[in-house]
Amino acid sequence: MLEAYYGDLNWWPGGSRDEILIGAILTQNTSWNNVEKSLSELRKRGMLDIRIIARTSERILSGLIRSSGFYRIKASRLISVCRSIAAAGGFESLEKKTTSEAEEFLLALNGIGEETAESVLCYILDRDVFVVDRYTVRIFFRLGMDNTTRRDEIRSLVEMSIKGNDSLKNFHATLVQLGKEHCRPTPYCSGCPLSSICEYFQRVTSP
DNA sequence: CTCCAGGGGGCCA
DNA sequence: TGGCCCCATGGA
Repeated sequence: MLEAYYGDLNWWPGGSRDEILIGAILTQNTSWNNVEKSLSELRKRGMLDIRIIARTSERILSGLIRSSGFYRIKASRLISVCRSIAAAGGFESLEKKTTSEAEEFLLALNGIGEETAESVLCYILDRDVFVVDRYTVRIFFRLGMDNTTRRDEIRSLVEMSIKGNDSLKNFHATLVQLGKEHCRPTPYCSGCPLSSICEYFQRVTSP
């Protein structure tokens, strides 16, 4: 049982909601290790705050998040996203929206695509939303899923099968951990325990 | 040296 | 819609 093996992976531990949003944008196509360096720079300046980022210049911000890569475009998008969310009344306001309404709002922002929107819904607003990332798609395809399956189909499949925000968070964290350890893009790894995901998935999905 | 990371957007057919 | 290209640092 994967959950017993990996335990509670505690995704985005102890961070404020603002920090989760900033991290979610910085980690786009970027290793978390590089993101942490940027978060440290922002933290020691008291800038892990969307209302402060909203008032920061692109020049200053891009210098602080340099380690995350794509720093110019990310600085620009981060400021724009923080301004929009702050202007809309912050996460307190988003909390009052339905999940679909919140998602629609997020997707309209430049810098928030499907996965980042899902991360915000799941990890900031605690909605029952599954985050479909690169590892998830790679793992499901390697398990034999038809490789033309769209990401939103994968998402609804999981959401229909796994109920509850905590379970969805943990399943996502488990997939990422497995993907990092055993599911590199190019080589097929031997001794890969991916098949145990099937057992896990069937356990959770069985009525 | 090469490969790739917890994507997203613009452009084009 | 679907594919391609760009963004860029840092670790393995």
